[in-house]
Amino acid sequence: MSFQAPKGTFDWIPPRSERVLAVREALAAPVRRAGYGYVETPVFEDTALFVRGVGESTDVVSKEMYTFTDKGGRSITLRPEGTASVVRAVLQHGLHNGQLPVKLWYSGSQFRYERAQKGRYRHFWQVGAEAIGAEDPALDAELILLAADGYAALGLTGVRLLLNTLGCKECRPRYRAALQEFLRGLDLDEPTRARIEINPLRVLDDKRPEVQAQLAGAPLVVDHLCEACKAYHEEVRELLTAAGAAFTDDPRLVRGLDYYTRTTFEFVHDGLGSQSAVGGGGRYDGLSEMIGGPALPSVGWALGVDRTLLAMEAEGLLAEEAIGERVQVYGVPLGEEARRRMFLLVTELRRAGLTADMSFGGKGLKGAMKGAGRSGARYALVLGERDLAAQAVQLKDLTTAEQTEVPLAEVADILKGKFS
RNA sequence: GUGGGCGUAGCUCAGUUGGCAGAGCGCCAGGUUGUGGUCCUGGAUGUCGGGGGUUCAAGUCCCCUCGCUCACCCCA
Repeated sequence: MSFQAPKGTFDWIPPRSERVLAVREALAAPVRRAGYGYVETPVFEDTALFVRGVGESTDVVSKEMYTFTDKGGRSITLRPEGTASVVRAVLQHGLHNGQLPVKLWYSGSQFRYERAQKGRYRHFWQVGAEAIGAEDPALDAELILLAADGYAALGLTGVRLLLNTLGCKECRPRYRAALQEFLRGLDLDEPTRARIEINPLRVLDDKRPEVQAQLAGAPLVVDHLCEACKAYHEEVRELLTAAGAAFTDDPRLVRGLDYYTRTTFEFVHDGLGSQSAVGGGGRYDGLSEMIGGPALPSVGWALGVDRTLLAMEAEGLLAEEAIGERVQVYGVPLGEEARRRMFLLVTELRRAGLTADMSFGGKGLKGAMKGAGRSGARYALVLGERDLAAQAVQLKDLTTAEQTEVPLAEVADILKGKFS
């Protein structure tokens, strides 16, 4: 083979690819029911949008972006996440000038230049939802519940919800300073020491045991929250509890993107190898201003489509994917004349609303019948010279092997009757 | 960017102290010239990831290289 998919990317092929469609639909259904409108933005944007929106200090921006210069000399970046684009679209089209919040959802590809491993690829898919322009704990709770409903609809039972708050521009700086002071006293490697100065919160997220051991006594955000943030977070927690959503408070939960404030959450699953997050999000009250817009306190999430599929696989929810009905009816023509007639018949069936396929490539009867079996079709239509002469076709039930002759003119109606 | 593991048929993988390139599944054909799934018989398909070296002889040993994969890092 001379070509293969670029490093860190992969193809969805049947029958698994069908599950991808189903997962996207299931994850999007709850937000659609909640009145979120669909938005589609370009797969690439002005590089500066991500640098300013996502944050220069993040790994995503500093080393994981697919950036290139286009023929017009513009710096372009394949989107590493969806939120910045959606907020940009809202600002560009003035959607925030109407009633707030603006509720939008999206589904599409994201790109990050990372070293691939299980559950982490350079090209991946997310379904996302954003509620833009309102500061209301009920909105945070709504989104969290909608995501949880999506996972539940897929039959997932092992998804856990982790919840935290990062404070706001009032209380975060004080916490940040306290954390930095603590971290500077630890024995850490050079990249981590640098991170203390740039984005100290993310040091809490380090998974290395030797680092975690030293973090035992680290100051936590919850102990430094201002009154407003404390009340806000408490309200989110109460709403979730009232709605029956189970969650775990995780004071160490930190997001990798700079724009997060207050509520942050992550949906985690144990079946993804060393990755754990199947979805995550939070409040981003300052993002709009960072990219030149007015103050638009907002909240949103992104759920990983391929990671969700891995989680389903880990729970054995993909087991029965081997067998599947591709079509309902399969045509088996014998000879050139019958092939032409069958082509018309199959077309007629499809226009009548049935799903139908036929044998191509001039196979013999045996090969064509094999094709019928593999298609998962309930019925095979066998058409040969004798049938053409009689203006009839053999209708075979592939589950019982029963075969009856029916007039060509009536096949469509008869089959429609059988499937209604 | 840093480590570990693995590269042999479409897929999953055997391949002994270096000695003719293999199996199962799948695919194709026949058994059955108008009937699939089961069964029987037969068939096709390989730069043994690539390059170099050692050797009478390399899938096997040595060096280099590329790819995949898992993990660190980071994140959905």
